[in-house]
Amino acid sequence: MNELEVKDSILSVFPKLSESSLQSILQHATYLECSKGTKLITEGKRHRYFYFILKGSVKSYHQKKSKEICLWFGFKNELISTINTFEGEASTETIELLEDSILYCFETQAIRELAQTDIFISHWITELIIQHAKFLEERLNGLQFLTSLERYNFLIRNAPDILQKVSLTDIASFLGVSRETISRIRGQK
Amino acid sequence: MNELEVKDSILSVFPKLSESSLQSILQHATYLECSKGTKLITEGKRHRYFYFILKGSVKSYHQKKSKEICLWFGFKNELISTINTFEGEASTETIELLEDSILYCFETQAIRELAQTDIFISHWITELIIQHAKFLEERLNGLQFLTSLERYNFLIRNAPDILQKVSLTDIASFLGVSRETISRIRGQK
DNA sequence: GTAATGATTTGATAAATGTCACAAAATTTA
DNA sequence: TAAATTTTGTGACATTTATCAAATCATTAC
Repeated sequence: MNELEVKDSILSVFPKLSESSLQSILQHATYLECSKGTKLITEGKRHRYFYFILKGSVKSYHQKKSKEICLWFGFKNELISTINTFEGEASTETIELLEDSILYCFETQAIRELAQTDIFISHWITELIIQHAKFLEERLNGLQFLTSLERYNFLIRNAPDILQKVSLTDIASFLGVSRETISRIRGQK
Repeated sequence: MNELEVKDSILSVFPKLSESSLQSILQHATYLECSKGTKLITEGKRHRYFYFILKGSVKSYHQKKSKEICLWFGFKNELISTINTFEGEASTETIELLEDSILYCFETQAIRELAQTDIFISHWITELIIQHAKFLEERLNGLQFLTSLERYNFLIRNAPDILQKVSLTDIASFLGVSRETISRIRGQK
């Protein structure tokens, strides 16, 4: 993957970023290839980096007793972090690669320092967090208002790729129901 | 309520705001007294303002068939808006006063323009949205992992005031269970 | 290819919760 | 204060979903 393709990918996330701001961001980024199962962020720990997925996918989950409960999934051309990590605190979630992936790795502190003086980067960050908040609101909506069936349908309509990459067990915990229930929902179609 | 008290309240939300940034924000704000039932923001409409509660409380909800489903509650010393409203889009929720309240009313567009050039205000906004996102994550956590009983206990432990100001019906829809279930949970203590 | 492992499906049962109907209590209005 | 209205509580029953156990299917390792 060459530098131009990388830039294109990143600009797809926030097209308003100026060339010079993009340059200063990219100066703090590293190209990275990691294999399936790698944990980019581990629950309970602080981490210095956030990531951009050039190719591949991740799941975010947290441990509840002996079960993993999935919070979200991330795919190509998405920025990956947790709010806690971004704020320099210990993460409440673990982020793990679902397949061998190509990443861009950013040093959080360096980017935050850029945002102290570069107002465009500050706006970029605001925008990213707004996107994240909208995602959370939509998800909350689903959990609060929709039945299991409706949530499942919503998911496969809006993100059909998920079925290819994510196990049923993970999808079930993501939707907040048991594996068996999802299996039955699926069987009735 | 005098100007000094107002400033104190607002600074309690983001103490890092400089005196001059605070001044420029306050220049776009209006003191406002509204009575119970007033809708600050209405589902499906665009709105020019966001609010700060100097005294009083609000609920945010959205209509599902003929039912109101509560999304959150707001109290003294909290900033009140919806992400959509803040972004200039039509709101997906309605915000209504639970009691006669005293508000500060800010013109969203003016504040956003300040944020274009005043990096401290830009950071202030980022911080506010991060707080909102953390709230959403915590709530999502509750809906996805906790039983009704655990959610109810969590709520009254973390926000006991809610019981005084909010009806059981609203609390039930907020927790994602029926009125009757909440009533029974409460009865068993 | 076969065994071993892991993932998904299916069945039976129990627990939790929703729904409907109505009673009791609290609050508001006249 | 009394009546009307709204809010909350309770019982009976239906529905949904979780849980546990076992069977099937798929994948990996040898």
